Amino acid sequence: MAIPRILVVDDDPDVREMMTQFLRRNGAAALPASSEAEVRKQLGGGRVDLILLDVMLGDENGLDICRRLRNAHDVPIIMVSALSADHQRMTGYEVGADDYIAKPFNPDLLLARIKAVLSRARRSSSLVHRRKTQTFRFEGWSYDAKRDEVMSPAQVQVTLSRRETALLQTFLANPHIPLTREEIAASLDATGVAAQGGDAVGRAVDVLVGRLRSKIETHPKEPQILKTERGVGYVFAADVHVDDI
Amino acid sequence: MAIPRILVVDDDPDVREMMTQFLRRNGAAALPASSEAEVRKQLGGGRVDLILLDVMLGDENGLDICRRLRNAHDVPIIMVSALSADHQRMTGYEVGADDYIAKPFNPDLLLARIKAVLSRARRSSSLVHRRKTQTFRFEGWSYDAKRDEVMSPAQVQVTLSRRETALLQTFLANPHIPLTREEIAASLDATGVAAQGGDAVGRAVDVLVGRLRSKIETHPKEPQILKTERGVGYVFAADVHVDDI
DNA sequence: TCGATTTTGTTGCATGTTGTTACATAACTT
DNA sequence: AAGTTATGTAACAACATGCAACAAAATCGA
Repeated sequence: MAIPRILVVDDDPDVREMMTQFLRRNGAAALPASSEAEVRKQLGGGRVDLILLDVMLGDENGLDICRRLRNAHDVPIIMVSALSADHQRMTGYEVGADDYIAKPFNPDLLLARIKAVLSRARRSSSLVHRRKTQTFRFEGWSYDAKRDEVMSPAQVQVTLSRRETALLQTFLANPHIPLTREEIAASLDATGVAAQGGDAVGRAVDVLVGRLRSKIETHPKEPQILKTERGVGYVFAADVHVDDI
Repeated sequence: MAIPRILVVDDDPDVREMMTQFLRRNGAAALPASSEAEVRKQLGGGRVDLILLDVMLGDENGLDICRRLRNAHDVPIIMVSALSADHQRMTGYEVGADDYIAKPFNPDLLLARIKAVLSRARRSSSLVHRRKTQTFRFEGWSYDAKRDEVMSPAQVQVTLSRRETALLQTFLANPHIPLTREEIAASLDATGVAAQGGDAVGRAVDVLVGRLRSKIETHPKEPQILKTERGVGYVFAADVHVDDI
């Protein structure tokens, strides 16, 4: 992608100006907007790659706007808010935002998030970025994302089922971060929609993790890579190195 | 992340003490510091997950410190100040702080901000996460924080349960400091939420300490490492050396 | 298309973990 | 010394997880 076009939506002119300037200094084409009407005008008039949407928009409600925009467009949206409470986060997510960031934020962090969301949007659907060849290495193992092949430390090829591969990809994308069963299930279902309500997920993830362990752990009974986080979920506990050719 | 290590930087000893206590009660390993020099010493000496930095540091200027720290480290920083004017906020933000909170603050709000910043920092590191191999040694024992393995003085591996591991980590982060049952319980609960009012904690901690003793004390009946502080709680009475590779 | 094969989810049971309770013992107070 | 309080710990119950065996679903090959 050449230059990303980013719509900055905030009703405070100072904030709008500052963020616009900042984004322009960092190589984006930033377009200011202060209301839903302006946003729709921009969306109708040309390409928009990303929307930075403030939650508090004077009399308008950013969350509602986000929801409405999502009904008609699938442009990526990052919600910006001064409130960092967790339920707020959740509300932002349920509303269809791709990410959520609290004000005031670290500029580099914002850039990182923007890049992440943009590159995610460009990917077809898989979690794994498909360039020419991308190889993930961990604990002597390697996973070639292009060929979809897993090689053991002894350079023996191991065949994973589709679901097992998806699980491995999920963990490779989130090393050292404990993932709940719900998060894992959501990540595996291409829809990305988490199963709603309580413990509806069942034990499928547990069994799947067990199966992956039996294939990539030297001693499946004492896992070194795919560790259990009791009461939480599972963690990929190995460092991941990415060869991006 | 097991227990967040938070550096409390304030030149007022009372404030420092109060905040340190508060954070410890809520499950963090809080380390007090009163000057930039001390901060740098701590940053050089071990893992620090977050810095709570007061803007007014006597003759030193918190904003400058923040800026300088950010040039060399990417540790998350939350600025604390008695001035809540907006331009101050912005200054803090431009300086590279991840968040900004005005004194006097609501304790729960501070906790919420800390959690938000920590989880953001964890998520954003994703693919390039680099965890140093950190090994703690005490009385011939060693605990490898990365592999989560405990080795006895005779180099025999000892398996601790999840809760026992968390307890050991709590003590390793606070050697020679007597911890109350409430502090320990709070530290163990991943939520970081302190137990409600009074003595609601029950005897769970006692039993847990007993179990850990049975595994890492040569003579569990006469503990040399995990000593009881009658009427108070428990102390980790051994010196801890950290190999930070 | 049909049956064979592979993959995936479900269930039940074994095992391990954790908090509670009850009681014994130790430590303090008077 | 006797009473009081705090702590140690065994036994138990509740719960989470691992996993084998089975069932359902998807995929494949003719």
